[in-house]
Amino acid sequence: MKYSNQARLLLAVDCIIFGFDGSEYKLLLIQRGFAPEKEKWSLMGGFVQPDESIDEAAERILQQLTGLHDVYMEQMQAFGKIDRDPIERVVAIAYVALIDIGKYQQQINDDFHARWFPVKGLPRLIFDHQEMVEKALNKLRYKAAFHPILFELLPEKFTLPQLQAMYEGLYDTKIDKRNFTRKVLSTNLLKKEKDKDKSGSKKGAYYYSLDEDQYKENFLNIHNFIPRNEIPAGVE
Amino acid sequence: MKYSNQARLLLAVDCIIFGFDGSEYKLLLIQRGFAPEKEKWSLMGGFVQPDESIDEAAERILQQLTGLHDVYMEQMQAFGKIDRDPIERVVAIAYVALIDIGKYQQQINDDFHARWFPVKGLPRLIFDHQEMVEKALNKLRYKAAFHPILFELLPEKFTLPQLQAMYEGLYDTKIDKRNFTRKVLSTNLLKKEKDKDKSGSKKGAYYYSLDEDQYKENFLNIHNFIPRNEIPAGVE
DNA sequence: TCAAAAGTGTTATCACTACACCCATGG
DNA sequence: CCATGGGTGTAGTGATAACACTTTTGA
Repeated sequence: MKYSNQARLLLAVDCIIFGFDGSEYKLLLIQRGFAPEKEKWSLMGGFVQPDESIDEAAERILQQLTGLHDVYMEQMQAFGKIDRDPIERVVAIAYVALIDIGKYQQQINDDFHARWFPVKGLPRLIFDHQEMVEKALNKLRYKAAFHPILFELLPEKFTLPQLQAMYEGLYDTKIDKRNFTRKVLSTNLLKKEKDKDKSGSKKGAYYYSLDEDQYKENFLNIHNFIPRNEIPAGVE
Repeated sequence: MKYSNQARLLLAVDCIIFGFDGSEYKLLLIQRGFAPEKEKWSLMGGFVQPDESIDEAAERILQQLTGLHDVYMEQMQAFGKIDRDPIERVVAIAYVALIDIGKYQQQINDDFHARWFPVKGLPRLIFDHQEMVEKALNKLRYKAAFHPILFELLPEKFTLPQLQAMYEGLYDTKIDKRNFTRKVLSTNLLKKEKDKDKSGSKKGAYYYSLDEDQYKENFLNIHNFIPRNEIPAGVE
C-alpha cells in the first residue's frame, strides 16, 4: 500500500566538512562528477537511497567520498527551495562534520578528488552550497561557544596554544591566554600529558588530551569557552 | 532533464505548535483524517507539493489546519528513519511554531478538528511524533534561555507575572521575581504600558509590550533569561 | 645571547543570587 | 479590614576581564 496522488521527489544529503590546520579553518570540497555544474566545486552530496535512513545516507556519502567513518557529524538543516537545483526538484539535508584534518590529509588527497579550501577563500560553489556553508559556520560559532565540540577538529593530543588558536580563528578575535587557559582547565575536560610539542616553539608546549569520561559526562552541559561578547550577534 | 536512476520519495512537513495558557504549555493536535492511524492524534502534517518550498509547505499546512498565518515558525529537524511511516518511506521535516493561544482559541476549535493538549498529558501520538515533540521541547528550552522567543506565546500586552510564569513553566522551576524582573527589564526589550491587568489580582499588574525596534535589533543577541543552572543538561 | 613562544597570579569590575517588606485593591 | 498578588532594593558572592613578567631553549 502506498499514499496515492502524492508527488515524490529527490532527497539529497550534503556534507559540510570542517577541518582546522592549526591556523585556519578549512572546508573539504570535491569536483562534481556529473552534470549540471560538472567539474565545479561542491559539497559532498548524494541522493538518499530507499534502504537507508537520512543519517545513514550522510555517513555513507562521507565514507564514499573521503574514506572516513566514525566522524562527528550532525544534521544541520533541510534546504528546500523549489529551484535550488536547476535539473529538477531536489530537497537537500545538510549535515555538518568536524574532522581532524591532519589525520586524514593524505588519504583524502590520494584516493579521492577532494581538496581542502580555506573557509576564507572558497571557490564559487554550486547551487545554494555557499548559503549552506555560511549557515553551518554560524551554527558552529554558536554551538562551540557553549559546547566542547571543537576538540573534534584536533588530534588526540594537542596543546593549549593550538586550542586557543582554534577558538580565536572561529571567532576572528584574540583572547587573553591566561584567561583562556583558566577557563578551559576549569571545565575539567582536559588531562595534561607528560610530553611536549616542540614543533611550535623552542620551549615546547605541553600536550593535553580529552578526559573521555568527563567529556562524555559533561558534553551536554553548557560551558563558556569564549567571552560572551565575542559571540557575534546573529548566531544561533 | 532529470536525474536518472534515482529513487524519489515522499516528503512531509509536520508542525509542532506550542501555546501557553497562562499556567501550562499546550500542544495543538489534530485527529488524523486518513489511514493509517485514522482518528489517532497527530501533529499537523502534510506532503510537500511540487510547486512549493518546504517553508511554504509548512506555512500552508499551518494555515489549512488552523487558519493561522504570519506565525513564528522555524524549521527544527528532518526525521528520516526508513520505517517511521508504516505505509511507505516518508521523510518528515519538523517545524516548530509558537502562537498566542488566546487569540486563536475559538477559531481553531470551531473551524477545524484541532485541540489543545497540555504538553504534560499528551495522548499517544502516531509514528515518531512523540519523539519530535520531545526534541522540540528540548530545543525550545535551549533557545528560550538565550533568545527572546517566548514572547510569541503571549498577547501583545502581557504582565511580568505572566511572563515569569511562562519561563517557570518551561523550565519547571521557580524564579525569584525581583531577579527576574530586573533581568528582563535590563534587556530593554519591554515597554511599560499605562494600564493594568486586573484579572489576576486586586491590585492589578502593569501591562508591558515589546518594543518592536529594540526587539528586532536585539533579537539575535544572546541574553540570559533564566539562571544558567536551570537550563537542563542535554538541551541544545 | 637572544628571539620567540609558553607559562603563570592578582586585582577590579560586573553579574548573579539570596533575601523581606510594603502597596493597592476588591471583596 | 484583610487576603491576595504586585511591586521594589541591597548586600554578599562568584565569575569574568584586564593586565606583565619570567621561563625555556634552539639557533
